[in-house]
Amino acid sequence: MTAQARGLHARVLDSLGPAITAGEYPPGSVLRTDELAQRFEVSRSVMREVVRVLESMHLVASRRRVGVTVRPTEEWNVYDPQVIRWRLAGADRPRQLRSLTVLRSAVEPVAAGLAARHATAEQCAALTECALGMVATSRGRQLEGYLVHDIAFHRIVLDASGNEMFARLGDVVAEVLAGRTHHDVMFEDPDPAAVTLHVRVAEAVREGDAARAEALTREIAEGALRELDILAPPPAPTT
Amino acid sequence: MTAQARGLHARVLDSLGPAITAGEYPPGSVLRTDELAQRFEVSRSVMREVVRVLESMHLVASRRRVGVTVRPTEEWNVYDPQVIRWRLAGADRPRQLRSLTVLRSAVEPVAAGLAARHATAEQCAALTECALGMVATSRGRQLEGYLVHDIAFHRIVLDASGNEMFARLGDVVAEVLAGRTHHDVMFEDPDPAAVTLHVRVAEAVREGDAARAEALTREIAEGALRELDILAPPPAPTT
DNA sequence: GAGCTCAAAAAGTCAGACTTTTGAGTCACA
DNA sequence: TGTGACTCAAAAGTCTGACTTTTTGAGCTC
Repeated sequence: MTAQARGLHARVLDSLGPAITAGEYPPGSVLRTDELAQRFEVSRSVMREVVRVLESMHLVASRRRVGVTVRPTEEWNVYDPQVIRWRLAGADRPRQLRSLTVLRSAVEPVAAGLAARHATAEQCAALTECALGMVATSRGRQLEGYLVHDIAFHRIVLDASGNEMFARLGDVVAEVLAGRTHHDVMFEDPDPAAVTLHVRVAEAVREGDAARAEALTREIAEGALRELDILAPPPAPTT
Repeated sequence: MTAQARGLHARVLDSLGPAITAGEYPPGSVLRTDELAQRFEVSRSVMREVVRVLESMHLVASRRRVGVTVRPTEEWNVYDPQVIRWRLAGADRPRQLRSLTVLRSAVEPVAAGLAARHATAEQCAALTECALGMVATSRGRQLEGYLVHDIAFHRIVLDASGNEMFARLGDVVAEVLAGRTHHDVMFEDPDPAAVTLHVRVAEAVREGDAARAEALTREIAEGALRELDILAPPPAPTT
């Protein structure tokens, strides 16, 4: 489904990027532009542009006489949507999902609180509609329909918060939710408690009750974390 | 101070990037690669690489026969450290600082809670040291020294949380804190209450008291937001 | 063994030719 | 008058080859 003929640049990038984030070229590895150009059968111009983009993502560093070095993971621009997608498609997907879910658990409650203060009438209406849509699709294995409403719901909350940084996390949340539905265990209908919580968040936002919207969203987030703990156990305790 | 001779690519990027984020070329504007190459007196190869990087930041979109179009603000990769820096250097710096501070207020408390659970002995020690450093420099106009410890403190908390996404916000927090000290009103010594809170957070983390670490950090964040409300009033209320 | 020189390696830059896509104008036909 | 097909040119995309610059490491001297 991912477009096949978007130009050489994009194709090479979509091949090399995931390879790097997947650890196929571990940090410290040295690549050479010319060699890569040969391997991918493109001209040096194209390969140079690819390397420049990877460099801007802090995945690699390019130095004269040395080559293109893969940077340590801690330096990657892990907020780059492209990097997020590459990593979610790769092997350490579970760890990635956990990081992102924890991030959600921090951000979304605060965003919901702000949304309660700032949401427009249209946003409140859309939110309620999403919540109802979730209720309607919460039984009978209508997972795809549920997912659509779930994503829309969280996106609206983030948008309505009025904070640009929150709003831009909409795509990330969408990826996480979609990932949960599609890849991880999801043979049963969504947790009824979660559905109810969404309805109540929509209510709280509509009524402008920031504290309640925040608290309820925190419950949703905690539920998501618990769910994750069951599916993919957290990293081994240090003790 | 920002390196002067890093190659043409970086120089052009650092000239064109800020121009775009500053709104000098408003969204919808159309640029042409060749024209830009002429204007900046570089070859098309260099300009193409620059455009590719801007494209990867979602600042522009490049289409055949049309040219390079500046994208609407909502689509920019506002988490890209480079974009953050460009915008903080520009005119809408105040709005930017507010967005980032709100983000901090959501993320840091949760990070502190996790840090209380996961911090190593070394991290606890370093945290305490930073807190003491803050106390020591909190009086007598030692703003620069205070800033160093403040940045280090928050960075350690984010790192110690064990969450990669949180850890990568260290640079953002550093920018925000530095910005506050350097550009905004800061003729007086730091708020003693804030200093005390930092010391207590270090304590809570050391003792593994997640709830307290989170609550105290929330107080710090609220203080920062209040401070911002005084310096730069929030956007006009919709009512 | 410390310091110096130098050559090679790899990225960086440039210039020019060619290809591909696509928006817009044009013209014939209904 | 409107509509559809056709043409053309503009701009990005791609390739190639030559040249420049920086950097490192090997070899040499003292």
